[in-house]
Amino acid sequence: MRADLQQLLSGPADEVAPRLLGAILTRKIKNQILSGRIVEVEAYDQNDVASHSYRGETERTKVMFGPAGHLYVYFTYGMYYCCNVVTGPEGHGAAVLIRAVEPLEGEDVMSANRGVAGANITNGPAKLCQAFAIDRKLNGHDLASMPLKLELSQTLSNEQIVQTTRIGISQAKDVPWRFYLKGNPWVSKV
DNA sequence: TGCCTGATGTTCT
DNA sequence: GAACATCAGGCAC
Repeated sequence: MRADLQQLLSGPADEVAPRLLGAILTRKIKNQILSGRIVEVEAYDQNDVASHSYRGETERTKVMFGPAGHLYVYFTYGMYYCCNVVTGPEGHGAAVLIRAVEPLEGEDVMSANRGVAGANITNGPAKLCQAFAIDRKLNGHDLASMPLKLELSQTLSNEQIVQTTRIGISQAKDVPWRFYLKGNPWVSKV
């Protein structure tokens, strides 16, 4: 239900984040379909020092200030991409970082994209971008349409969701805006 | 099993 | 010129 998703995404990032858990991400590459279920996310907002949007809109972060439901892809540490779902009203810089997904379809293709045998393939923000072949070209993409689509699935109960502080950041470490599915093996780190 | 480090380049100060 | 929302491999215990 696209309208429901749009309505959900227009809310604040810290409210949207837990409700994106369980949503399905579908990627189309040539004739291949890849899909996965979101199991771990983090929220970032412009009033949050750890967010890229904290210092205002720049060439890099302008997507975060755009309409909700688009993809914000950033390049980090010289070699990795990470992807976010833009949330909140237009003009407000907020997004939800997708940190881990559980592969549903095309796991063999994801593994090939990652080029690492044996390791977990989608249990980290840069890993899932590699697995889904997401790069700068998809920055600003509308997630309501292919080649990358986001769809809500079932509603989860609060007991299935764990809320903690975010990881991998150097500022605002005490803000509890990381959410993941309890007991899911694809979560990056518990 | 767990800590430490190198790879690598974009962005902002 | 430094920081960085990361990852994988190496080495020590």
